[in-house]
Amino acid sequence: MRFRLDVRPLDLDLTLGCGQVFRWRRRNDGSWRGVLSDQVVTIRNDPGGCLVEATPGRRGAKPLVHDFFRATDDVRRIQRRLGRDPVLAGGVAQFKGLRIVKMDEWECLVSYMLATYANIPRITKMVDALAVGFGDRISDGLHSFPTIEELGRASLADLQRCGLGYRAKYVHEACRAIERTGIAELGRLPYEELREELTKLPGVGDKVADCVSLFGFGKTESFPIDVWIERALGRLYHQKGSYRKLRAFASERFGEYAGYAQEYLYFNERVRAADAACAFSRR
DNA sequence: GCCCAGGAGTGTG
DNA sequence: CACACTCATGGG
Repeated sequence: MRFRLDVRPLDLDLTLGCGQVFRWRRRNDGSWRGVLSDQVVTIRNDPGGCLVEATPGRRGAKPLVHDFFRATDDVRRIQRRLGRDPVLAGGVAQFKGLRIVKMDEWECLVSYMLATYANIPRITKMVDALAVGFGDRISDGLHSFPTIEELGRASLADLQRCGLGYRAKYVHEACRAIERTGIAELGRLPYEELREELTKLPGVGDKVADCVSLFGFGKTESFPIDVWIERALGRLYHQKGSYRKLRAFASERFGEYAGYAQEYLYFNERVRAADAACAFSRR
């Protein structure tokens, strides 16, 4: 199936390329390929909006891709509002096509549990290993992300063989916990209650709970604070202190779309660091 | 070889 | 509440 994706603005490299999702690959021709549910989806930039190709699946590819890119977000309006903050204005202008994505809740939960104390290439590798090991094969080397039941069948040793290290037991226990409560039930909770429930899971602290709330459950008011954001808040807003304190500041300052503000700050900080490293090695 | 990673859990002051 | 230490590994 092929169709044109009318979601704008959308910059694939920004949105899929750095740290939000871990299972999308940029191909040599600049297109991106990933798996949504049970479908392999390929997206390429095109003057009239992105072109999408998808393998057949249970659900139509169109609503799948639409939901994934949060097509109903009025990103321009969000950017106008956040851009009134002079500190944020630069990032908003620089990252116009950056969108928050809506991942599958379960895949998001597991992915960010794996993200603790690991860098992005490694997170990618771990998530891929789980898909290959326990997901369903779709086509040439591409697998769906394992369901709760599929991953639940993996033993602790199985998970450790995927290179999860100490995270294996967290994932293993999370399967049991979510099999009990159900992921859909969590989705009905408002943000504050959701993050509280998520934090009860082993291996899920404040930061992971906020990432999962934002990228998995679509709570745009969530503001995950990692080392990069902590740095940015200190440098740009002179805010320091506990997670609770920084979170309160972000909520007050950025409101219901704090998640978008977080992405602009995150990317800005990473680009900055890359530039600094670059300038240093060029010397 | 060395350093550190989109942190979390646990224990201590 | 603030800090320290550990956790298991691999990518740069």
